[in-house]
Amino acid sequence: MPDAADFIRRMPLLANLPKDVQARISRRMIRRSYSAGETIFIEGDPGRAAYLVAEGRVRVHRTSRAGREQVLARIGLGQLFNTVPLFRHDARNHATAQAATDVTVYAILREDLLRLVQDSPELALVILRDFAERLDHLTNLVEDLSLRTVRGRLARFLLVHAKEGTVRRQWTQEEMASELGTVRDVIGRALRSFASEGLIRMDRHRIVLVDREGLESESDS
Amino acid sequence: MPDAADFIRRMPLLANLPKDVQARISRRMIRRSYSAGETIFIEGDPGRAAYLVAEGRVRVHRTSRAGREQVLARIGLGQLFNTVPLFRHDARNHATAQAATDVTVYAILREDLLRLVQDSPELALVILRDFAERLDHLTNLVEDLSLRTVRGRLARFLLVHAKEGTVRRQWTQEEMASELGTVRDVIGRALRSFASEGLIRMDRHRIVLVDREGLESESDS
DNA sequence: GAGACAGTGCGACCTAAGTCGTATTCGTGC
DNA sequence: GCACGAATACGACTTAGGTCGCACTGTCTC
Repeated sequence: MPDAADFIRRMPLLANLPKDVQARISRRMIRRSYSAGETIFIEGDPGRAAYLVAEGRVRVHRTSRAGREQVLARIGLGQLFNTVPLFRHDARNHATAQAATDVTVYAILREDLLRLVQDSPELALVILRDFAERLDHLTNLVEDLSLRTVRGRLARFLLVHAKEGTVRRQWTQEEMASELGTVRDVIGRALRSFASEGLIRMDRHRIVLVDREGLESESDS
Repeated sequence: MPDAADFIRRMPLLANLPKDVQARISRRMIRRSYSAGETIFIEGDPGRAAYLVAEGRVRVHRTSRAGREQVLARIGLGQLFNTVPLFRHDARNHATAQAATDVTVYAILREDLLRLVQDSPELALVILRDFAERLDHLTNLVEDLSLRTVRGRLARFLLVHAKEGTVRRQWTQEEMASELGTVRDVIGRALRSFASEGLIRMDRHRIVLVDREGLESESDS
């Protein structure tokens, strides 16, 4: 079993913290594992802890009464999540977290982390930077949902997630839909129409960007 | 002309900071005024400063190419804005700020505020709390835009902004629309249909909530 | 009281996007 | 190879909501 202190030292986010802060954090961390699909916590429950991902990936999302999901964040190795409720009076989880793959996390209790933040401006700064990134991401998402069509959002999504002309990871249409605030069918239609217009090419479930410029002009609505 | 140090002492957000931090902040603040409608900064410009509102209100928004606006935050007395770019590598304003009324703000330069945050965990905590609130608001907005109809959003909006059965401030339909991610016409239609269904009543441009329960059940989609 | 202007009301129309049903393809395990 | 489930394709249909045109109303100014 890997050592918590050792883990912290290898995480870019926390590696630069003073040694004593690292030590205090690692003494407080509680290791937990979840298998793919399992729910880690539910929106509305008391927010007792924040988490640090040691292995695997986590999806943070909200669900409508009709069962439709909107993904708010995907959390990967070395990243924090559920830090928001720590700093609010109403300390409830404001979304649901689910293991996207088999996952190992370190939990840190609210009080412990708050005390650490008060004592360590360096740690505060780490969380501030994390919050700033998250705010940026959510702001972009709001702009997408409010001011862009599904075609526009999808075009942007493809451009952002493409590396060397192909979309890196294999996203299912369902996953893209829950990311972009729509449903599977609509994503499918849009992809097919992009393909028929020569903007992209399907290469056995990989998406190849053919006409980057076309996609860019498509991406504003 | 009111004194900056005196102003800080009266702001709930900053009143509890240690005296020396307050003094250092007030020494760094630059007072500026804008008249209603004026633009304070534009999305994409270098984010050189954060602001504290001393008087009036500010709208932070994004605009689509077609000219449609989505409001991200309304900032009032004693609140901070444009703090996000301070903590990002790409230090650009990630939205546009506009004076909603005649406004007086105190600007604090990026470097100054960053230095202060490093030295004062109390100030860091103030900003962390502010970020947490903002994240919560944006998360709710995303849920609204992605998972609720305009009727649902409007019902929720009315419930949230109602005090003693009437909506406090007089919002124009245009303002509500830019808040809820739609256009004036649609808000008008929805309000009229709420009224004809007996959920609300129009009392010369004030909105009176007649059937709270009805609105609540309307508010999930 | 005449304009002028901002805020609304309201009908006609159009389109993006959500819904449904069913067929097809793909990948994995046996 | 076959079977099975997951992921997709695709046509038919419905609807929320965005667009346009224009009329009405209240308020403020000169």
